[in-house]
Amino acid sequence: MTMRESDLDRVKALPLFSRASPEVFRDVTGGAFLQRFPAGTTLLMEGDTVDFLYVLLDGMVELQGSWKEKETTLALLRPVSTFILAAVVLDADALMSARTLERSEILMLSGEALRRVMRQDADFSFAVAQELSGCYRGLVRAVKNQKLRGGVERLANYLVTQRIRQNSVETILLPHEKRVLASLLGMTPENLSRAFASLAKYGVVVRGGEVTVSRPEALERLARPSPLIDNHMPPSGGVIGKAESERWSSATGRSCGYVPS
Amino acid sequence: MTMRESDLDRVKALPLFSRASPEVFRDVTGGAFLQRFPAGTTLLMEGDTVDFLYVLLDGMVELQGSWKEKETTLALLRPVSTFILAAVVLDADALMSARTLERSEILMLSGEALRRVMRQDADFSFAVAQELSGCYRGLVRAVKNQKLRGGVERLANYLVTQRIRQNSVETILLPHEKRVLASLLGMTPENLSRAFASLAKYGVVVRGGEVTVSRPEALERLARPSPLIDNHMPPSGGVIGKAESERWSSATGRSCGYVPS
DNA sequence: CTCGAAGATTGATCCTTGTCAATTGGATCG
DNA sequence: CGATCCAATTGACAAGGATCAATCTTCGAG
Repeated sequence: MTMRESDLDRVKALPLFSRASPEVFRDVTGGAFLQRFPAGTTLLMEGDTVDFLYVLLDGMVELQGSWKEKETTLALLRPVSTFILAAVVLDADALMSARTLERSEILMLSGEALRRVMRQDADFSFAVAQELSGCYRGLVRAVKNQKLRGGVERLANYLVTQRIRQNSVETILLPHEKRVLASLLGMTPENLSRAFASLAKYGVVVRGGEVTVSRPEALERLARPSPLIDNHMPPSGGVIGKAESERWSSATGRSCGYVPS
Repeated sequence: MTMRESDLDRVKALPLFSRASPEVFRDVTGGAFLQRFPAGTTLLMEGDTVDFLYVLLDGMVELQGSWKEKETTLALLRPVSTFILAAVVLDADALMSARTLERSEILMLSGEALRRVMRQDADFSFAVAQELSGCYRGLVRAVKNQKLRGGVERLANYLVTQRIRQNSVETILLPHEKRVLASLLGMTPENLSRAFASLAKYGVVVRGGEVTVSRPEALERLARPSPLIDNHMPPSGGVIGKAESERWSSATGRSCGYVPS
């Protein structure tokens, strides 16, 4: 319930707030809750009215949609990320459910306060518009990924992206259960297994959550990644300054929307 | 090149501008082009830098994405709609191509001017954020539609939506070529034909661009439409006031994003 | 009016993906 | 240590969707 200083700093570092004035930041975060949830908690159901903007500070959250007993994963979020911003801006019902995949720490900001500040502060409103633009573009990528590529190609591109984000190490770690990954990639767990098996001839070896990519060039030749679909975010600890890296991330849909992480 | 008064009025009626002050409207539309394009003109290619916010005043525009010689339709726009707003806000490259399907009249607003006004006017910035939120939600619906439903179900839901938008008449008119519809629904033209054929037993009869739905209940029982996926926009000439109808449309992703129309 | 081009449909076939069932593997807990 | 639970894998089969080729329809140009 009480918030650490370091938590506030991390929130302030979000693209959404990094350029906000102290007053704006105070007005938006005033009266916020910090809450801890165990793994598997449903934070929000599809169709619920949304009163808060959520900020994931620690843990992991899955956004999912459902229809006729079927479910699909729309995004996997890790800290620090905001979610359901669009519903908050419109004061509308949620189109996705949100549930924790691990024990998570989540900050909840009043949606009403956020909208009030937006109407008063053009810079903040602009930052929100930028964030939403990034989310929108993330989803455009997702639709293209889903409609233009087959299952194996989606997996191959996921691995290529993941490898770059993990500093191009030879053995990457899958950040989530394979069943969740399958749902994110739009396939069944059974087909994900088979897709992994079919990547063996491109130098991909799986053991548990560890995936070794022995011939990255071969994998990339199959994956054919495109900057117009795949968002190859650079490793965060690079040469690039914090401010620019944030601008970049805000400009490419990080921290919300559909970004397989 | 010169703009009619009626055109400006129609632009002003957009959710984006309907609450803007006269000064804001003047600043954003000052130095705008009105241009006419023949059918089949490519306005913008994926990856191009975007200098203008486009406003479709007459005709029809297709937004598409491509990968490895394959193309897919992401949205079909009819007047009055804006497009590529997100890229303009971020001053980023386009993620989709845009081409005219019919002879079209298009207004081009300076992206630089738009961003400048956004930073000065909180209300306008807020309106942009609302528009973007609507677009974002339209895409969330699109991803759910694509990942959770099969081809026949997507077609059935398209027909249900279309019937409502055309005032629930018995015989609806397809607003575009079937090949384009197939691409929008994420299938091949051949499979669209077969999908239509398989809807015969639910009272769907196709002749050319006319589709007769003789048993809407049967079709809906198959389609199982959901407000969390399908945006059943009410017919525009209804009892609802213009202002509210615009608020509604802005709140649901009309006029940009992925909205099969 | 006829011809020709392009879209639409149909059939045959192949490839991809989903489903069901059974088994393996790994982790936790008593 | 073994029992158990659940994720992951594997195989067999069915369903869905893509592709190729042939035919039919429509519509506009000459």
